Amino acid sequence: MLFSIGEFSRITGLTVKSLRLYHEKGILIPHTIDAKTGYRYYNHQNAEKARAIRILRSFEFSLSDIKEMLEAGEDDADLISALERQKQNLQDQVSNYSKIISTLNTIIQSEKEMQMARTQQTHEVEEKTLDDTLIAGIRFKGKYCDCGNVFPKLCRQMGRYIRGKPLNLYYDAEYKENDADIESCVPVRECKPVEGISVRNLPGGKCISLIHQGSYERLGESYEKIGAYAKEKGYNLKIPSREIYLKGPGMIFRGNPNKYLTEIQMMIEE
Amino acid sequence: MLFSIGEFSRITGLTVKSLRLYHEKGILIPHTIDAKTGYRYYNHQNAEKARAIRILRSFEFSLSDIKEMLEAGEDDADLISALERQKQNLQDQVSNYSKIISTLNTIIQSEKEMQMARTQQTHEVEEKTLDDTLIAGIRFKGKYCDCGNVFPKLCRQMGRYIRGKPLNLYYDAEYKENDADIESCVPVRECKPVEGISVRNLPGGKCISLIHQGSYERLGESYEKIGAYAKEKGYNLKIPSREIYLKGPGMIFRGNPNKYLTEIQMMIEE
DNA sequence: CTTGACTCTCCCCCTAGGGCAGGGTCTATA
DNA sequence: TATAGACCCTGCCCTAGGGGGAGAGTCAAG
Repeated sequence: MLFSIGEFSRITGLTVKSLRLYHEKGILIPHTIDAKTGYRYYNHQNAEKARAIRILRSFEFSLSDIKEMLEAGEDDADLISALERQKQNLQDQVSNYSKIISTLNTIIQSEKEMQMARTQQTHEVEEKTLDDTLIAGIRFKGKYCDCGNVFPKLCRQMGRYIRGKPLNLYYDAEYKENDADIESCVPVRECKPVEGISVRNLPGGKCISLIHQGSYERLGESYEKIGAYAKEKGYNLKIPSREIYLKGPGMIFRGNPNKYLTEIQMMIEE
Repeated sequence: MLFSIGEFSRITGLTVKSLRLYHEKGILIPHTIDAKTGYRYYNHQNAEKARAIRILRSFEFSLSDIKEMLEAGEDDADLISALERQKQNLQDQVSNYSKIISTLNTIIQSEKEMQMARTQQTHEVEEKTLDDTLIAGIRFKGKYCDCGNVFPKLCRQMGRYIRGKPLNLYYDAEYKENDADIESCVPVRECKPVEGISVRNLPGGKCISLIHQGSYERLGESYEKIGAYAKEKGYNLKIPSREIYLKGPGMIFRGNPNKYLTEIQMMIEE
């Protein structure tokens, strides 16, 4: 009882293309090959083997693995160890993908928050009452752009404890270009002390807040607005001032600086 | 500030080969290309893009996806939806692999049991006391080999409730070729009734047991041994007799019939 | 004898690069 | 200025598991 490749394909559920490939690779050799026409003819024994191949393929074994397994003579111990190796491979894949998925979740979350922030923007000076917040911070002296090195460090160290947008505290009364006294912080959920990072409460209270849209180079304009507002109201402002980076250069794309959103908060002396 | 491809490769962590590929695909085009020598020179802007590409690749985005994303102009909504799509893809992969892993576990388990059975073989007629067992069975009249159609059906229906090796019950007092009265069964954990399948208790008791090694065609020889033993001891044997398929044609490989193991159990009338 | 369904081999395509060959280029040192 | 060693170019072949198609030959029924 012999079947042409098309019939055999329908019987086994393997495509004609695959059957030819398996023949070429020596994995499944047709019972008879017409020497004149080259037609392949398969028998029941071939069907048995084809079934095994189909099952092994469904386990994502590679063709070379399958070839080895078929040639190894179906020894039980070999079969079991091959299955266990494959299981391990798949588990590695799964754990790899799971890691990516959880990273993706974090990023999606933060991108969504950024987008949200942009739709709820006010751009007007307003007065707010802030709650106390637990933060993890690294204080240093240097240039503003140095905090680009500090934030990644904070993120690595605090990892999944992070609970909000990064912020900077500026301890200088006036603007300093090169030797500014800056503390880069992230809000955290728990107190997990790490060498070089200070985890503490950032006290709340009444403040003046302004959401600045655009490049960081023009933050000065927004500070002027806050200063003018405070003067008008007769408020005294305390240091450190706070800058909360609602939307900055994205994790993946740098984004358009004109869309960056930064909330400036200056506490009012009461 | 321009970098040759080798320097840029060290900076970005992308291989030279990859950089050339990305150039060819139009994903990352060097800032300057020396018209005379064809040398590629990259700048900081390229580095920015390279970083994005590296991150996206680490999320297993395809190059064509990455190209699209880069060309789409970094719109937030698009980015988020792309990330979510990719997350979905990865989750699908994970669930696919997880299914395979659980199937592999089942098979590994059963192959191990088979192997175990073979190492503990006795091949001597012995007397045993069996416990009651919950079984799911399908009774039919036909040839012995018809049970090859029945077992897959049982396995599909009972799925993960299966708790041991398949067995057949033979209700005929003598051997019948064509019109045998057979019940194909599997032990199950729970009583999950299904149309056409009888789930019930198979009563235990004292029996004569013999493990038959070899092809099913020579089972008769083992039945004769049991018959001789029973006659010697003066036992009356009850129907149905039981055949437990400890090791038969494997799930994947057909195996060597000379290694098949079948336990024959015949209950003793007390 | 014809016709339609099948089959053959050969070739190119896909991913994301790896590896190598043969030849040209850059830069520092003698 | 010559040259050595490092660097870079293009082009070709390879991976796994096929998909798609071209052009030619074959089978079976009417």
